[in-house]
Amino acid sequence: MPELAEVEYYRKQWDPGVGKRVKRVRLYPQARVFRECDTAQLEKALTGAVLERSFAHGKQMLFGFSDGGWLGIHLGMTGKLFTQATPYAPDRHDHLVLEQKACVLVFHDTRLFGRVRFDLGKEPPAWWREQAPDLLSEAFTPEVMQAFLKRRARSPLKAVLLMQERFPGIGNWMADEILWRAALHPSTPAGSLTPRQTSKLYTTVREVCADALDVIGTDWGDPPAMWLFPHRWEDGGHCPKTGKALVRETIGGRTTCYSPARQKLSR
DNA sequence: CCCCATGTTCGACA
DNA sequence: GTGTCGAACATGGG
Repeated sequence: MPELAEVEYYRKQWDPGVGKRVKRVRLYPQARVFRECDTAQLEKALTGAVLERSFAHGKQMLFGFSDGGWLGIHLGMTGKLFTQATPYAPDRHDHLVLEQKACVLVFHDTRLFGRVRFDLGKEPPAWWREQAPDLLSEAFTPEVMQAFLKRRARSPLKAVLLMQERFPGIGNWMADEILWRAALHPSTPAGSLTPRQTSKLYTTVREVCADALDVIGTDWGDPPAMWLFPHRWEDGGHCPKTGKALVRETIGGRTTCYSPARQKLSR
């Protein structure tokens, strides 16, 4: 599930543990989610450490601990974070459990496409600092977006919006929502937009990020019926703007839902 | 049994 | 370097 707003939602699920000490770390080193992680180092460093703060950036999360421990988590396709009261009996898909006095902080992932990293240092690790600017930040400018579209001129917009190196946090549903709101066909070559379309795309990217954070990032509310989101997987779904049928096809390697009546391929 | 899945990465190839 | 495609990862739901 997790895209930008879902990641922010999950980040907050560990808030009850902020300011509290980790008494014991439980993990299963053979789990695929630890493929880039020194689990022995993680276990040693986090046992007795205090969770001080957390950050979300695109689809990545970073948890900062006392004594310079940095726990990075990517949720993959099915990952989630939650908090439970102690005592807690781990489920087979719980891969990392940080036990505190009052509660446990759990990373759970059935499909194991998620990823855990661990670094030590005064500053957040390089992989975190080197991420592309947040889409709602000052640094994500129309010029930055335009330059990227130009470099990917022949790729379909759908594929380009999914590139985390420029659009951190955008996933399949957000990309479809953006293109639908901006009335752009998902197959449109990224380099073929008019200045007006480019400008519309830019404002829509930011609008969808902000809306998603408001509705989902806060308390996982239901997306309004006027969005594409609630209609995209319905069989025989209809476009909330035109009332016409939605279609699904594979574009940029992913199932894409759009409204042909609204999103036309100009040539 | 079949197909599909809100993600990422890698290799082959044009 | 760009772009496309398919496979792989692993599990569960319909």
